[in-house]
Amino acid sequence: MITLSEENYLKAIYHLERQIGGTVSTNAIAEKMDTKASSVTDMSKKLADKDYVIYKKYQGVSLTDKGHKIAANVVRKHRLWEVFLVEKLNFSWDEVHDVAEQLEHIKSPKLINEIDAFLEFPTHDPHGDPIPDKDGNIFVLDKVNLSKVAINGLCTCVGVLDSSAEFLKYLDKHKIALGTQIKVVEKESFDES
Amino acid sequence: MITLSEENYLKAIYHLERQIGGTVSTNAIAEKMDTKASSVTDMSKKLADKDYVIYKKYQGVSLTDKGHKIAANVVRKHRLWEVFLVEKLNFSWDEVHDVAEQLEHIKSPKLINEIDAFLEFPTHDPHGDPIPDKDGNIFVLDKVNLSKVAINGLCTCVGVLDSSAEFLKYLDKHKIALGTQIKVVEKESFDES
DNA sequence: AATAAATTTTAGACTTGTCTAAAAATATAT
DNA sequence: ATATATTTTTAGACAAGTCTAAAATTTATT
Repeated sequence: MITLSEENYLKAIYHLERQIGGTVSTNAIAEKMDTKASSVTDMSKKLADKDYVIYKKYQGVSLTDKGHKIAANVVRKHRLWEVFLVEKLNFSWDEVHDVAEQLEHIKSPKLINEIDAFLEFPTHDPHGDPIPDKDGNIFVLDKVNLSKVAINGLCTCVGVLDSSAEFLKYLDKHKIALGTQIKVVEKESFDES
Repeated sequence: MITLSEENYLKAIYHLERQIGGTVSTNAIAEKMDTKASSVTDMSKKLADKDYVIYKKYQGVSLTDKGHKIAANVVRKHRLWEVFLVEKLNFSWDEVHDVAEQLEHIKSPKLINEIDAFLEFPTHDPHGDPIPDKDGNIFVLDKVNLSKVAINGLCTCVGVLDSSAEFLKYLDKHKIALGTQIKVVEKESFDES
């Protein structure tokens, strides 16, 4: 049986692997999880013992198929719960994260399958992130960062890179939601915003 | 912040207090929680330190107002989730317990309030047990054990004393659900069943 | 290529929650 | 009322997960 802590490490490694695109360093995990490198080393050994990751001393970790599947399933649950909270329970997109962090660890295949059906099999969460299917596969949309869109360019918001409550509230204030049409009229040259 | 384990102890003490109607012994808790008496003693001290129970050496524990409120809130969440699973997600009444055991520990006042509203403020769970309100108060129905009903007596099933999956499936097999009209035609003299 | 800087691991300690075995207190029975 | 049985507590140990501080390894710099 997998522990809560193990699931959280696998999830962090999963996200870092997609972000970095290779093996993940001890420090990167420590920073993401707000913990110490020594704790990460201990856990890396444990995850390797259970065959969830490949761990080479001083070289970091990468997920095995087994570990990838578990991590993707946690992410799947997280994102399905987020949809549920927004669609059915009047949560706003900046309120869902902390609760979904808890709900993603509930163990019940029937529960998450029923939630999936209840929501009519959504493909993306309220921040535009894709929901992995039961096998852990995700269908990725072609997306372009807003700062790469030309002046006077038209586009549609399909997701956010930063889903912190602060940034999401900022978007709300400027009436930007998923599906909103955006025209780039000006760019700040110092940071391309 | 309260731990998962502390919540489970408070819940067990809560149930035992209503069942026994007084202070609860160390052994009673140990048996209910399937643990050892020594573990219960350790936890009793911890709960007393946090002012959730009154603990007197060799005399058992009883909930303080603070502890009662927390326990009742866990029970409230458990029962609301059970209603949700049965009403909205096609769970049967013998499938809900293990999942609700997990969901009852999710910490989010908004979540449980929204679930309550989504379900239109139910007063009883799928086994007929009353759902405590936000202050931990419950409205108890007058109920009579079926074995106390006279031969040829008519009654309506409003709850079950045993909510194990085995017993609930047995009731299903005999087409007994909440609201079912029952007429007592015969009693087994050896156990009044 | 040697040294400095950064990263990673090890060693030992601490907390939470559990256990076993033995001691202490309470309850029961003769 | 004293001996016996039961319950409860204490003492010491263990596993999981974390931490600090020091040692080992890798990476970067000159």
